[in-house]
Amino acid sequence: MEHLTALLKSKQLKVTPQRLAIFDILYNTVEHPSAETIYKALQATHPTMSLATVYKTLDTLKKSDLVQELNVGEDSFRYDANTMSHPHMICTSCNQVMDLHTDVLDPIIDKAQTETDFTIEYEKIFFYGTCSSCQTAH
Amino acid sequence: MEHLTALLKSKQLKVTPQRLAIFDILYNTVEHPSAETIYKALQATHPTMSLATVYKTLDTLKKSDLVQELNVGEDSFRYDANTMSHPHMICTSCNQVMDLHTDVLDPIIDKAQTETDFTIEYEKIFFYGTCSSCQTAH
DNA sequence: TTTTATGCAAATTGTTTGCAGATAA
DNA sequence: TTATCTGCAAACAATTTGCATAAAA
Repeated sequence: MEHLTALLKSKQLKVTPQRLAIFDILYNTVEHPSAETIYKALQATHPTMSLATVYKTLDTLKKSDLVQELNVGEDSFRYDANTMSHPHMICTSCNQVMDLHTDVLDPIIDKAQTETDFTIEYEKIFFYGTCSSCQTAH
Repeated sequence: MEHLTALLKSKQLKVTPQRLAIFDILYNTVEHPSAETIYKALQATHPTMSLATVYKTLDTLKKSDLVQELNVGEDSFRYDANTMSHPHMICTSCNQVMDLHTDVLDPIIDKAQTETDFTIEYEKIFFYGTCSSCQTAH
């Protein structure tokens, strides 16, 4: 938690219990939760926190590049405390979203730049399919 | 237009002037327009068409796999009559969305499947950056 | 004729905003 | 202090829906 406090301060953000709680959830999960999910998860420990605060906090963290927003095709956004551009895999059966750690992107980025004369700044890559446990569950 | 009529019929869809007009726009553009853009473009020739009809038609075309819906991160969807899964490049300066025709995706899809034990069905790939004309305009 | 589509207006829903009171620095 | 944040309620905007009429097959 010290670490998160330092991160917030390094961005000149006031350290409030709400911000810490939200940032902490995102920092310690692989679930890529939505605003609603975060809100519900905090009901137990922060019963007075409003959904608007969750949204405002996520927006603040996003603008300070402490969090990235994912649009995986659902009707709400998901959030990821890993702000490095990286591909995500979405299971269309159980809806889990997982990170993909890989380094094979470079050739396609190079090719995309060359073919189109774009200067690529970042990318959003989503693979949709069935995860291993959903496959096993026939 | 004969071609589009045949395509609609092949999906057991009634061929209405509205459907033809919307499908025709998508079939003959590289712009990836939104529902609103399509609606406005058709005001001249189809002044009585409602925005709801545009949405319903796009939904119908989408369900029949005649059109794909793109979420490039704007607050509305864009549509593409090319239903093959292919990467898109988005210029963050002029907001144009262009297709990328490439075949270098296979290795990364393979790697993603192997590393995560997913069975990948399709992917959504967006590259964000500056297009050549926006770069030239310094 | 029968089924499906259109167009209007109202409803929906995730997200944003305004503002007064509260809190961090 | 004083600048910023929180929480409530109201506002927003893209999209969806219900339903009566109209048009396709």
